[in-house]
Amino acid sequence: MSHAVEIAYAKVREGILSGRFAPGEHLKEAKLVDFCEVSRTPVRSALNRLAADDLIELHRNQGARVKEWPADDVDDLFTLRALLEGYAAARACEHISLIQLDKISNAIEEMDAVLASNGPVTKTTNEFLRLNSVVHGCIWEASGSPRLQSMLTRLVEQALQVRTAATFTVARIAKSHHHHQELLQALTARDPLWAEAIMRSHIRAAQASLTAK
Amino acid sequence: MSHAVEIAYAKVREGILSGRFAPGEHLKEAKLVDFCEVSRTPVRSALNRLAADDLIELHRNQGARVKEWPADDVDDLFTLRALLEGYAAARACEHISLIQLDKISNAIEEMDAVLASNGPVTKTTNEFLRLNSVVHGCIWEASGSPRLQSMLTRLVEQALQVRTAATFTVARIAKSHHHHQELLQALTARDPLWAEAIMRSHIRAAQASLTAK
DNA sequence: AACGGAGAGATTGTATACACTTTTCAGGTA
DNA sequence: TACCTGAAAAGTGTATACAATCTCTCCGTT
Repeated sequence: MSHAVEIAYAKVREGILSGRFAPGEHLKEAKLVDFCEVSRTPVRSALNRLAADDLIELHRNQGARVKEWPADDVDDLFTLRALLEGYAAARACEHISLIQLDKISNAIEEMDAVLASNGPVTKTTNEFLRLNSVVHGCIWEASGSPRLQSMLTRLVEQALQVRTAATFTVARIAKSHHHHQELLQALTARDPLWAEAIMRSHIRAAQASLTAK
Repeated sequence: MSHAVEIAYAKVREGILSGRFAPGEHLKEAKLVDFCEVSRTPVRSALNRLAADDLIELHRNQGARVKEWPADDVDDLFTLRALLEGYAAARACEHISLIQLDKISNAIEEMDAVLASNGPVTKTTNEFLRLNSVVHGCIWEASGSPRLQSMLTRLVEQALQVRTAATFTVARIAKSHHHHQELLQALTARDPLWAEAIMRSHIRAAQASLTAK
């Protein structure tokens, strides 16, 4: 992706994921040109990409709208994610290297530290999320399927958009942390059934914390 | 997608799937402008879409290349397809309507007719492929997950690119036909395990016919 | 007052000119 | 000959002008 397109893509994407652009909002090209400080050509190119990512909807001659996810669609999203992440975890058991296991182990230790530090909630949350995506990214990579990896990237990105405050209670994060630890055990034991099962639980629990509450 | 973009997308896509543009070939924009008879703007837009479909690769300042699929990547493709199509078939058991069952049933009857007619091989093959995608499309739709549907559309499109002559022997088509009939039985019985199993077999058999021989 | 159509303004779609980057190839040097 | 070097050509990236389309408002008709 070329330079100006990359700027436009990153800025608009960030705007959507952060909620600055609300679901359903009409993204007018002129407005985005001001916002991104590049011309319409790269803006339009970025919009095409965002549409491929399912973050916006394009309608002929009517421009772009930030995609809205009805509740049952979010369920669908997490169901597919559980299927595919579970599968990725199972496959990772076959292929994962010691280096990758170590990377996951380190990330989990860092999580320990972050959770123990008792810092401000937002900072803890952000750090945890960063480490969380390190762990998941490692597993996707270890699955040995670039295609699966790109599908999951896309799915998770959509999930980011529907995060709510309920997602990040302390109890919720602690539970997620325990899942990670068990995941590492399963991977180290190279037990695909175990890894798949715990990963599915991990995703379903995340889903529950969105819809319930 | 707007008019000129749609023309460019359709023409280039057709060119890739038909083999007119060989894997690895450099698709120069100027050439595509002549080929599609629209200006560079919609051509570039179409290329972005094709990249999202994984039919081409874009590299900054180096344009587009038709994607090449190494053999192990094709394996990966079919493995994921088996997983997802199997899952779609299982879910379809819950949701499929009598109308959709009828549509599948009719398609299968038409296949019967086509196979019995003993016409020219290419015509038989093409008709069979059309009906085949009717059957699969029906099941995807009945899965009740638009996201699953779009993932499968993308995967199958990639598979189209790597078809070989070996795929279309008479014996191969007959076997595939039997799978469809059994699939209809499983769906009618609303037996998700059965539907998933036969669908996975169906996909793996297709994979085998590509790699073996 | 309700409806419908004309037209101005706003917005998106397409073509093209220009800027920037990569590739190619001729000519010089060791 | 093999290997630089750099300028020309080829190709891609971006900005912008213009065309097509949609939207909204105003005004006339019923």
